[in-house]
Amino acid sequence: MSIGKREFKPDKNKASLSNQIRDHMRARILNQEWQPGEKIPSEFVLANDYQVARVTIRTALRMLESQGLIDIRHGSGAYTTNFGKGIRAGLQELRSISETIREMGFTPGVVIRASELRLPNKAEAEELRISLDENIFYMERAITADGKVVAFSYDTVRITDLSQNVINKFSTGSVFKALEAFGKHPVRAMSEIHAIKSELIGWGPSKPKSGLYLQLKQTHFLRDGFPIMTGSTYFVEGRFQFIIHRTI
Amino acid sequence: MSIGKREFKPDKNKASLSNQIRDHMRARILNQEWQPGEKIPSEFVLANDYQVARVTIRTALRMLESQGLIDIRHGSGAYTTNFGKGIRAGLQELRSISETIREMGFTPGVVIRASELRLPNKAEAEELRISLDENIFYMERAITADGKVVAFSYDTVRITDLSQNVINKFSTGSVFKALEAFGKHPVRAMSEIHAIKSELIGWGPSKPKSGLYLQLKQTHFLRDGFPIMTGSTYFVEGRFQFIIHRTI
DNA sequence: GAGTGGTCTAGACCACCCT
DNA sequence: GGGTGGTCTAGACCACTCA
Repeated sequence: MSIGKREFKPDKNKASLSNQIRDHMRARILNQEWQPGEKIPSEFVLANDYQVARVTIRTALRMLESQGLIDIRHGSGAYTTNFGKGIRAGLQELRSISETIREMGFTPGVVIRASELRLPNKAEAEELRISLDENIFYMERAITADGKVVAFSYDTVRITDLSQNVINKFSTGSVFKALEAFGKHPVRAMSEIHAIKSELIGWGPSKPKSGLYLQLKQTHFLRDGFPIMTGSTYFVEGRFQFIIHRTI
Repeated sequence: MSIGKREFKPDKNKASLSNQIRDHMRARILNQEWQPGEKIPSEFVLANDYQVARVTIRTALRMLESQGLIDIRHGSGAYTTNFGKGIRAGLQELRSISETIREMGFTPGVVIRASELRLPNKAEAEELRISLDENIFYMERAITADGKVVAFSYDTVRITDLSQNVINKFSTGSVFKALEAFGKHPVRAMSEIHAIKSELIGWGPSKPKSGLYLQLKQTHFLRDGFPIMTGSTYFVEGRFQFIIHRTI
């Protein structure tokens, strides 16, 4: 089978098949195996190429559509979309911000302003479903793309059964990577979205003058349903293109 | 079969089965047929009650989960969520704002500030895929809940093959209703989401002092893939609770 | 271990597009 | 009319929860 120039080996014990196919096809799109606006193969062909049922291909395609990477037209086919040179992200998909930045061709970075063990406040304890005397790990970070700040994050992590040396990992980069490193990969999040203007959020040399942010107030959950992290990410208005595909 | 106290008659020629079931179950939840936090019947039971395949029930349940109305727990069941008295809306689902407001127990209203036929600007013509000398219908509206403004809308509608008397309908209320009245129901929209602070957006007696809005810049499409409406809705920060359920 | 959700399959039928 | 996407079905197997 010919699946572009890329290998595709489904990996049991990992993500679902449809998610693996989605990721594989996303890479094909972002690497311009298909030119912007070009028609991609039909669902039947893809199902045969990837050796899965058509429904599985459809699931993957609909996720790519949600992210605004393809445009599916009934009776005609699916076409890759044109999007500028900005960072385009779908909100439905829970992904590492760093990963998204990298895929869009920028170099992600993280600057840690603060990180500490402390007791949770009432709201944090409630979100994380822990008692008020249990320590949590608190972080203040800035996420950058090509050195330019795109977001500020304020997060608390539930550290029940986390050792100190594992906590040190958080100082090095992507939170998702750090969590993954000890088998605590969040699989879903509930987010509330808000517009915020405040001078108190940004910091550092490239603190945005506007003080205008898109706030994602969210709690992340593990596969077993327990919350692992809660907090807010403030995206600097204009530096990230958030797409939502809405359907009836 | 007993499906709560409500009838359920699938209607061919209308929405998909899973969407009809979603709407039916949403009504059951919002009317508190199940108390907040209560477990709802299993997928197997629901599939039997509604006389559909389990996959169809699942599709409906996942949409309700996206809207934050239920919480699905693997191996355990689906539970209705607790949410305050605010207006909770999922962003993935394309729905009439008025409809959402009504369902949450408030009385929706619309105030029209301006409506006119005019030529499109370049951006509008491009979004609607029409030429620059084709008239469009432009509207400025405020959407209210219990008399309080929750959003300001600036929209242009493609009026190719729309008669004048049909255009008059727009002055009366929900745009979705007006479009539907002559068989032009949008089935999907691509939205970009932004945080905006501006004194130029709000108007009228209850113009918000903060000037802070969550902007949904969107283009609506018909089933045949053609754009029918484009514009921006500015939600007054804090009056609408936008929920996004994010998954890997 | 019984019950429940998570995923995938193979096949079917329909609606729509295009030539 | 042939190709393509949109939806639904019936059944299967697995992973997880809870008593």
